Amino acid sequence: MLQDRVEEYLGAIYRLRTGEGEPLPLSQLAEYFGFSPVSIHEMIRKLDDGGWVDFHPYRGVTLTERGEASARALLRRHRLWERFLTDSLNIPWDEAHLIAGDLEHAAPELVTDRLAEFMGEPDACPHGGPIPPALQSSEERCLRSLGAGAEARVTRISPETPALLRRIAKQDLIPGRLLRILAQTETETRVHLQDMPEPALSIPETDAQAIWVELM
Amino acid sequence: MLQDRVEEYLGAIYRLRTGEGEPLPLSQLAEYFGFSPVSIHEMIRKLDDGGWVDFHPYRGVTLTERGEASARALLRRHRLWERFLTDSLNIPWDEAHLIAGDLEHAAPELVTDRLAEFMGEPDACPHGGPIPPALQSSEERCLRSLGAGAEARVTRISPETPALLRRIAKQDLIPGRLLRILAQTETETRVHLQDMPEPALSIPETDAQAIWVELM
DNA sequence: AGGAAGTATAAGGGATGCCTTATGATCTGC
DNA sequence: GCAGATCATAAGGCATCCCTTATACTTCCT
Ligand SMILES: [Mn+2]
Ligand SMILES: [Mn+2]
Ligand SMILES: [Mn+2]
Ligand SMILES: [Mn+2]
Repeated sequence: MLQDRVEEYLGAIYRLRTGEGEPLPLSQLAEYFGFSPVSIHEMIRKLDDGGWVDFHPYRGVTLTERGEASARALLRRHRLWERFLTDSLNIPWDEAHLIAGDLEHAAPELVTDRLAEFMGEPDACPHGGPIPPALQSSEERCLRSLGAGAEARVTRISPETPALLRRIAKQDLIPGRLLRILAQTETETRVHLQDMPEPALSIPETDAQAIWVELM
Repeated sequence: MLQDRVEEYLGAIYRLRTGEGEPLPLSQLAEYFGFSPVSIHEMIRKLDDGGWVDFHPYRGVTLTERGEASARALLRRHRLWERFLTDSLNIPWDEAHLIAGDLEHAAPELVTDRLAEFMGEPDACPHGGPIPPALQSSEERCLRSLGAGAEARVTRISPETPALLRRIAKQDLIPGRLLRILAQTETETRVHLQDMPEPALSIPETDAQAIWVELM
């Protein structure tokens, strides 16, 4: 879920659109990517099905709230990489833009957030584009704090203790996973992973304390 | 050419093999990746066709010189990223390993070489693995220095002047491109790009001076 | 030497993301 | 209001890289 190509399309829509929530004509995307209109259309339909965009026939696409958030996060990663490449590694800014276009997909938020910290929280890319703020964790809730029935998506694991990370990876509770809370007991949280055959997963209380999610 | 998956396989062969040029049994790769033996076999056949490995039926695979060089370069990028992630960004080493496993494919040699410089040319990754040296440019030749008929692959553009980079990108003379020298005149180098319909490309002498290649 | 285990290979399938060609639907300008 | 341009959509293809099933071949051990 949320492959590179999906991100790339969301990012392109974000950059190419004009103000005012006006739908972006697919022809613009075709020109930007150099793909055939049919391919663009096909992909946009997938994005619509996935809830990333709204497709308005004969008018264009708009980003949903979810798509908008992804695009903004992508742009943040892109611009932070650009800053780092130009400032710390002395890479020319046009090349930095191209390289950042790949790095933005390769590393998780954690890396670019640390990069931002490392560089003193810059607020613009080398080309002057503003760097969107890190996703405010106001909407982030601890897995442990949710009641039975709640549906949420894992956003991050914190603190990042290696042993904990390994335990969590083993249960495949990686960021992005959709889950539903089955029950909270004194010692554990029982969870169901979406699209998984297993009926439930038991997470010890101390681990659940370190899993952060976003309500759906 | 040289997609992520190809690199990943070459890297795995490099790491998993024991000493002495002993072929690595495909079963080891199947276990490492968790893929079916048939899938591994199919991929290995492609790598063999591409000249990256030699496949010895019922014995295993060995890396060709070309495959070995790619794997070594990949490992260098991997370990430099690991160093950077752990040392500069304080990311736990097990997570750094995973992230480096993606970053190693996303950024060109240029970035990791600069990273190495930035970190004072470390000689081991956080886990103690030695960092292979940068590809010695002894085999690198300037495009301008080649005679007509020579076949070569673009390795890098240096110096990295933005305007030059843009001009070169426009002619698609990016690193990795295979070309054949048609002629060298006082003012330009005429070149044919492999798999390109156009009969020839003319590169001004000053630009050709900045294009570095590896003879085929 | 024979048989079990391991390995190779053929055949067909699925997802993704690109392509072209072809047919309708809608919009827009005159 | 109609025509030509633009856009939507269906259908079929291709490359990549993964899958399973099934058959054939080799190796190795008893
Ligand atoms: Mn990108
Ligand atoms: Mn920028
Ligand atoms: Mn990798
Ligand atoms: Mn390491």
